Amino acid sequence: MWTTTPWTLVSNTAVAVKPTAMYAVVRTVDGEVLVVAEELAAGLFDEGFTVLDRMPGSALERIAYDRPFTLVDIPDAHYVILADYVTTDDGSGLVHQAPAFGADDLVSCRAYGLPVVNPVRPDGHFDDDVPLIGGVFFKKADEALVAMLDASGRLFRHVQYEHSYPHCWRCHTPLIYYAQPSWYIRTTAIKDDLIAQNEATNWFPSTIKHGRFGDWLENNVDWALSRNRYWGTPLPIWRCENDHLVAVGSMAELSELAGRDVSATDPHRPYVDDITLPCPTCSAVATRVPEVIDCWYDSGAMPFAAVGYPHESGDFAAQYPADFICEAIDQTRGWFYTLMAIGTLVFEQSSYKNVVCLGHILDEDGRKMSKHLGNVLEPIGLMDDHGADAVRWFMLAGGSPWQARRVGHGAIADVVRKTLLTYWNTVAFQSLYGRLAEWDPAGPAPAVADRPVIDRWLISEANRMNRDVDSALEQFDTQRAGRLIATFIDDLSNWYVRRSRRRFWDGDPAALATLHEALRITTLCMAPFTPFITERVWQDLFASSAGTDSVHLASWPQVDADLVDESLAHDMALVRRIVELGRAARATSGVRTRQPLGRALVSAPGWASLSADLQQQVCDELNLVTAAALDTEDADLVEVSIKANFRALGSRFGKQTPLVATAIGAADATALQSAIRSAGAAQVEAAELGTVTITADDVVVTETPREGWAVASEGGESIALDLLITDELRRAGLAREVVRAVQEARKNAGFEVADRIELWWSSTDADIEHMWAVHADEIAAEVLATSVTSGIGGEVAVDVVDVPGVIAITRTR
RNA sequence: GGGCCUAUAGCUCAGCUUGGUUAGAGCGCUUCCCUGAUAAGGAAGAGGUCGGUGGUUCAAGUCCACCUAGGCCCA
Repeated sequence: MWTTTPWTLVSNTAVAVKPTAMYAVVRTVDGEVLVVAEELAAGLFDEGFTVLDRMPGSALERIAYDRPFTLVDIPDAHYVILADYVTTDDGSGLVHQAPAFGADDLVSCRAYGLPVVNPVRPDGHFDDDVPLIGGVFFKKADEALVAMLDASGRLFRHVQYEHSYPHCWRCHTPLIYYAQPSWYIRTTAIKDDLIAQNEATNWFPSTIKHGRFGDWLENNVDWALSRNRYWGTPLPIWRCENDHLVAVGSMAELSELAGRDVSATDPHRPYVDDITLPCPTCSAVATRVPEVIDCWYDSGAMPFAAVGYPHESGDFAAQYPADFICEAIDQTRGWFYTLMAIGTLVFEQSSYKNVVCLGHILDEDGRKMSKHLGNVLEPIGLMDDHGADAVRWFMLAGGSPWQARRVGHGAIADVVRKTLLTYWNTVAFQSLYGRLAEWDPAGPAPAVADRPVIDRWLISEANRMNRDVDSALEQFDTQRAGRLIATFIDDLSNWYVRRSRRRFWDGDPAALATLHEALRITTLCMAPFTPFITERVWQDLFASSAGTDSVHLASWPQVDADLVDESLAHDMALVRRIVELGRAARATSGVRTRQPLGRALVSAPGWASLSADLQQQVCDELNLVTAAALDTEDADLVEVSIKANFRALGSRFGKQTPLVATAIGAADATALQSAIRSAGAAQVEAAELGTVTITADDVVVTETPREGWAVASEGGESIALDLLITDELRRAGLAREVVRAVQEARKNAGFEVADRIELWWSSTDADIEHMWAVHADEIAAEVLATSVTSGIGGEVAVDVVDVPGVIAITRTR
């Protein structure tokens, strides 16, 4: 037999073999006769051997043998036993059994009624009366024992073998598996109840329920409750010399049993151990057993122990069981289990309904954080650098809560800039223009239905976001909720505010009311994620009108389903896709957005039915005079391309899909398109499949103008910009140049956004004079000029590269 | 040794439940545009064997099996 722990050979009690494996009696080249598992013989006796006999392991049962050492007395032992866990992958197929030092050994030896003899003291040293190694630390005894084995001729081979061995995580002392009597809770008796409780529990992620945690319950073993320590909750069991036991339930009961008032005694060691009582059964003196209770029991008792139940009940009944518990995945066999086990034992109900099981955070290289490696990121330091809300938002929304995640400064700084700061700046914007307009959030506002389309869109989006965040949080999915909020903030800032700025400059109550409401919903939805920022925003913007001092005292926002307009959402999405294409076309054409263009042609399903307001959004954003539908123009100007829509075709044609797709690609696109448009369907010749009927759903059509346009298209939608710049358009472009330059000068001069100015201009260029004649009023309105004067004047010079002449402004006092 | 999870761009992560032909976002990088809230915003570009192998399927990042690597718990 072989072992990696020679010190346990002193306690050798039996040898285990695998009953179903074949064993061989062999003679080695040295003439020695040995028994080993047959399939391992070749590896052990590489110099050759002769098989004298062979038999299954089961035939070896109860055969006696001489043990390696006779240093301690082990009666009625030392024969071969059968154990299924023995393998013939490694070693000799003969497994040394020392039941005091291994759980498997203990189980198999107990099955044969073998004694459990332990010559090692609790301090890890051999008993003093053991010959040769008496008083030696267990791990230090190996050397002497191996030498003694060698001397006695019983050592077959001694080799270096690398294997893992448990050590104390703090002082690195080798640890010992050590059998000792313990107190147990018979949790196996409530195994079915535990499984039933688990069935009634929601796990996030769901795989844990029947995976890691379910497996653990299925393989439940009794809870080893006692610990041989000093600190801890003393096990409240008293025992007399006749082994009668009494379990004590309270200090009052203990006083009664002891015959004196001990209620003032500290119920911990050493004081509680001074209390003795006459045994209720035999009247002999009973003393407390020395063990304390596993501290994990205390953790599982938290739900009732924390409120002093049953001595004081408080509102315990109302708060049990808890709605949810949130801990990291390593607590599966820890707190999750103790809470469920004790709850089920005591109240026949687990102490929680939902579990959010977090993954661990890792360092930036994906390693787990540990003091040992020095890669620990201090949470307080992260909060000092980025803010507590940033750290919190990142944890909740920056990835799956239940997945291990890398954490670093960069990732957290990112969410601040991207989402939190954008939110904050939008709030600042609303605050600024609300103040300038002396707008009162409690005052009357136009009904939502009477507001411009973009306002109705924003209110609809806010309610959609609210609705979807609500449903994500119902599923404990903070990541999805966070993404929905972040997307909405982006839409809010970079579409609604961007497109609506002018209305805020004018103090439009509809715009102010709309943004106020959108921010109110956002702030409420974000409050659980970023409690500090939202609280500040709430107090600044909402507390006075909402009648609630704190966002955390406000009710969760209720979705107004009547304000959700899915078709408007769909239409606005189309508008934004067309705008994106238009920007791309602008960029490739080299004509800057400041230069107005006369017209664009748009080809996209649904464009023609968009409201004029929405089409105007595209014109405004892209600085166009008009945007018309392409298919109203001369068909000869249009290039048509058609691609197969595999998703639609696949469900119809299955295996033949590629044939149809090829046929569509080969067909005359213009003819196919006009046939589908006029008749709703068209025919293509698909090889051996013959004639196949195709409808609009089966294809993706892209139409683009042929010549003289800047074009961008994607996914069947396209926009073409007419690049012809008339003198009129050119002068409009120059006016925009002037506006931009004046704004920049205002900003550089430190003027406030609401400051009024006086403007002077002078130029000898006829074209520029013409431009001023046509656009002066428009420029004045844009730059808040109370007067536009032709001539030299003004304090702050404005430099405009493309506009010859002199421009200057002065702040109005 | 067992159970469960994870692997997608240089980095951090979506997408996988319900398979569809140009695989997305942000950060970083290059070029350009815009700017009257914004440490902002927009466009174009470079950057991907979707860990590997095999299978199912007309079609696989997505479904299945196995393997490799990492993580957690247990032995």
